[in-house]
Amino acid sequence: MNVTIKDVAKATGVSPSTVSRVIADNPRISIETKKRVRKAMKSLGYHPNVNARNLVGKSTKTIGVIMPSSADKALQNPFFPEILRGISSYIHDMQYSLFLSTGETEDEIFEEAQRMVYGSYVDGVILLYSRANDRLMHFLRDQEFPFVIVGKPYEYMNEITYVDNDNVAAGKEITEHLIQLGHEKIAYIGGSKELFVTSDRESGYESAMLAADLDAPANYRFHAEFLKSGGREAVEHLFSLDTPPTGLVISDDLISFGVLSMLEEFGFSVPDDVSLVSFNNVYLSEIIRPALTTVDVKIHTLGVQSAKALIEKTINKAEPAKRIMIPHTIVFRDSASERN
Amino acid sequence: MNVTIKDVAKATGVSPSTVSRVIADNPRISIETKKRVRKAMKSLGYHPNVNARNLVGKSTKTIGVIMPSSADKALQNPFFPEILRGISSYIHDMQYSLFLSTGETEDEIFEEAQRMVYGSYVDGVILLYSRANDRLMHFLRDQEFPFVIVGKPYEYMNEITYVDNDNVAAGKEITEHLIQLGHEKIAYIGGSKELFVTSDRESGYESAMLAADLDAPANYRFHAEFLKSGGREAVEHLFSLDTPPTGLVISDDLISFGVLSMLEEFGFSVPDDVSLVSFNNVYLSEIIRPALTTVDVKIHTLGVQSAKALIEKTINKAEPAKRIMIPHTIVFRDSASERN
DNA sequence: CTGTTAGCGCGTTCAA
DNA sequence: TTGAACGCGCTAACAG
Repeated sequence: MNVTIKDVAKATGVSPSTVSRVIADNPRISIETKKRVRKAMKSLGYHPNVNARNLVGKSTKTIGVIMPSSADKALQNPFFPEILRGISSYIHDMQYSLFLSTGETEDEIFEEAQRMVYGSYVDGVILLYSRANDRLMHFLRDQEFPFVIVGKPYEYMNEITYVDNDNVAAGKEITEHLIQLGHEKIAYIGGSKELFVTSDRESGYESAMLAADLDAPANYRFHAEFLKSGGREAVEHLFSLDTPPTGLVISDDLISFGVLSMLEEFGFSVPDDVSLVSFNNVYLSEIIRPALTTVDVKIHTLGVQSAKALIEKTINKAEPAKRIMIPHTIVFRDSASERN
Repeated sequence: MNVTIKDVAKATGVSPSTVSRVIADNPRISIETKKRVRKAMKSLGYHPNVNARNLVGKSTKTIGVIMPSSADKALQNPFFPEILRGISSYIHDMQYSLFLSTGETEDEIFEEAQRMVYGSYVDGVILLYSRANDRLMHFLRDQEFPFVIVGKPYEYMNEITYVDNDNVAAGKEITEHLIQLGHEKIAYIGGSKELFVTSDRESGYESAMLAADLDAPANYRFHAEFLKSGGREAVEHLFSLDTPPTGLVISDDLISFGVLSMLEEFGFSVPDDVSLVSFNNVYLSEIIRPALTTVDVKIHTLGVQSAKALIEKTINKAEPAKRIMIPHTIVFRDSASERN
């Protein structure tokens, strides 16, 4: 019922293999026949069957994207749609396709990834997270299956290709900004401690504080597990301290939204009473009031580069592991100002 | 290099076809051999090859999801990640996989969808948009390829399965809420006029106004093409009118964010000076201040149901076209209050 | 430059 | 209850 190379062959009076060669644009086929075959393909409405092609070939020309296990929570962070966009755009340019994980629990995702690998669904995989001691990562590594991590791997840093920002530097710079603005009491609010981003950014904060001879005590560090409630808890904790902070370094714009809203509820005004800076430069961070001063980690670029690195790797298995650092910038808006 | 049924067959001393039958759990295979085969599969680490399977069988057990053409813009709306989540969750339960469109322009997407269909990448397709006179929709229909639309189709309503809310009713109810609060000057801000959602919700607004004997003049209707700038323009327009509105019905939470931020810039306080209600109940709408009074369209359910309807259709091509309406609710928060 | 043959891994007859 | 043989649509030798 579907048009196959055989049909095209018959219609053109050539053999199927010739048609196949035309598809591959094999230089050893005369321009003449190429034209004829192509015409027939068009008029018959021929389209290659991927499954047949994948079966014989070694490439599926599709890559799998694995979302973090708490997909429900994660997808709510504009970071993911945005990085997906970046991946998509590169992948599309390269004529590749995109296979998305659908599982929610770690187990589900692991099984899915296994299928992707063993079932030859995809040529390679992008991990949109980096967890300590990740089963999936080990599996991929054991199988020597091409993969790329967005973020910093916990192990085997030298043999895994990953795409990341210099989060320590970024954390330092953004904290320094607050310091330059005259703030001395600066607290850090991070997401899950399990994540490298969180701790890297915190390290940056720490070293900036240290360098400026400022205190960064333990009760000035708060880790919010959940974006929404995290904002409330952080504010409750920090602003019931004897000396509450006047500046806040927050590891994720989304958490900032929560904090902002709590701050307002508590009657604090941003940036007049407290200044706030964060990370990611998500779409909404310029819409919200006050617009966020935040480090732009170039999410889209992160996506493009991870896709690029992965595809290179699937094409050339010998491609060495690389660490790809995406330079960040700071975008100054209205959430941070001179200390009063 | 990969374990195939042949290997399993050899290891068990049966024929490949027997192994195949075991995989399909064919009842005509003795429990004995089933056990043996399964054991061998496990110990050898057998995993079926999808491509081979798809090639022979008629089902790929994967469904394609087509994002709107302005994917860049669209993905920014939390609506999409959220509906993807819904689709994923159902699809995963059914052991299906998810193929995502990567194109950005209409042409790119059309070609991609064509490949999906002709190349037998997927069993069916979910369209995450509904545009008038959509080429892709016509194509799918001509090919009699299973597809489902999220939203209301412009044509062939009776032969296309779609999943939607009763947006007219929702628009009416939410407008009535504002009216009950004492508002009489109520404006409508919608997204692209091309979209049915926009006009349906506007119709609802209109009929509520009419029923209450209130005016809904043309200059009280504003259509914002782009989420961000749209907010600014809408506010500029509406609040430079001789009699500016005190109530706003906005067709999308994301637009509301923009409007909110402009309103603040203009010195209007919400809900004291102007009340605002909108649609979707996106994650952030309860985080932002003021928290939005908005109609919850059950995005996740929209996703689940569209996946469900599609899979049913791919399994049974004779499945009749259905219109699946997802009931909405209104969640009352802080963006609307009694008129002062 | 092109045709023939074989085989990718699997499901499905048809026999036994 | 099981095996043998065929074919899905395509690519990749090997001939010529």
